[in-house]
Amino acid sequence: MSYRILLVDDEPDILEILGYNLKKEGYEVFMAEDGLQAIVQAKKHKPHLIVMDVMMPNMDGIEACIKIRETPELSKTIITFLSARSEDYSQISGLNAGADDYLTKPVRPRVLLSKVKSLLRRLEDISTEKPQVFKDITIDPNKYKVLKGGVEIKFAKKEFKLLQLLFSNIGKVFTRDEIMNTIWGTDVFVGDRTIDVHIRKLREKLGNNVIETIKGVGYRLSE
Amino acid sequence: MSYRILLVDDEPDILEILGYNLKKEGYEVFMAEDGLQAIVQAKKHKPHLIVMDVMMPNMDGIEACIKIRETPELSKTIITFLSARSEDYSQISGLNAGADDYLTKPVRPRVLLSKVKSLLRRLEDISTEKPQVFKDITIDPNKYKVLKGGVEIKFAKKEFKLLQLLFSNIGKVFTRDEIMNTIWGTDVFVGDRTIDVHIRKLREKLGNNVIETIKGVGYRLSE
DNA sequence: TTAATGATTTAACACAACCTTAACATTTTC
DNA sequence: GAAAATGTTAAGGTTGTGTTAAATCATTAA
Repeated sequence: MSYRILLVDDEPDILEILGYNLKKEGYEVFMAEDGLQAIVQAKKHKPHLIVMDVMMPNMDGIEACIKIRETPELSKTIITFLSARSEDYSQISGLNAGADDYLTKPVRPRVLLSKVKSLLRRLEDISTEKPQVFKDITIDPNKYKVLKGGVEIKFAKKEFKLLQLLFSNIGKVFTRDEIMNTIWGTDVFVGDRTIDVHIRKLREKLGNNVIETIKGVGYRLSE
Repeated sequence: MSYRILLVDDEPDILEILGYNLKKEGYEVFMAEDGLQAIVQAKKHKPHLIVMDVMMPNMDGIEACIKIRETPELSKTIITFLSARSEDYSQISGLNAGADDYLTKPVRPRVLLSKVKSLLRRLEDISTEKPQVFKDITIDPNKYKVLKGGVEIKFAKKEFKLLQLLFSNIGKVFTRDEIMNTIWGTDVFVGDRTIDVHIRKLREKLGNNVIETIKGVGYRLSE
């Protein structure tokens, strides 16, 4: 599979030049001309890497970056800013906004390529949350994917998180409190039955012999 | 409970960027700008993890690390160094000083986060209760699991607690009072036969040669 | 924007496991 | 052999979980 890269800049010339070079290297390239488009494209294509200008009409790069960072499914996306050499300010606030790196304009295609390469290598290192296997079930946190007997089963966000928690320590009993704190956080109040309902959903999809109830204690993957 | 992290670096910008990212992930972050401050902050907040630059004014990271390691109450604290890429020397001597890991500067927030996560996971593993073994019986508090001859036997909550108590000190006689206080607490009143009934359940499941009655005193695991 | 779809939470009730008790039996101690 | 301590059994009562449907909330598409 090739990596997906989203280029964001308000100058079509730059998009074209950089895009051409990235495509030539085998990357899948998407483009956007402002922050708003960037967000739409990001959600649509789930790029591994976003290279984004800071100064843009409609919505600047910083703001777009913050919005993107708020999207859970894009949390692993690497964001790199392009900024004019002198705008040191933007570098700092860009990093504050959750960017991983920045490049100074004007960008040499050759420089961009080597940067892109090293950033994507980093992604490989980080996405080291290895797929977990239990019985005939495989859960891959990176791809947000669950296979049972080789067949993909779809899970909603909360369901997936819950499943991920149970898989994070196979066999361990997770108390309702632990589950609560992990999935909902400490300052959210949801009723007691909510957890059961989610457990039920998981059982519905995975079968009844996977998640075991320990009454008065919690739940675990049953070996 | 969230983890506490102490960041130590003499560059406020770095503190700010890394601190921001760690806080965003839900960690409690403290900061210090040199080794002396680091020691003060460490003693004050008992962080789970310290991320510390090597080169600093007043007292460098190596020395601070040694001092911290000498403090008994901080013995479990994980210490990670930050060092410029080329300073191989400091990496070696840092690890000699009792550091657990190191990162090379410049540090990408994303890299730090994944590192922090994996280091703290190490902490969790240490703190988990280890399975106890007696005769052909294994009890694993974490998984809430009891094996006899390799076969799992299920226990209800109170039963499990009682068994856990007996296993907590194999061979020791536990008086009815001790059992009462441990399983039911001091402000709950249950009849005298209740304990017997629970002991009976355990014997039913584990066989009669495991739990011994010392009449007038209590119960124990019999060798 | 609104509509429509899907995800999440709530509420009400059903159900089963668990715990405790009480009554009586058995064993141990003196 | 009587008293004291513990063992046994089965019957409620209690509690925690399962289930369902409907209500709310969030997201996507139109």
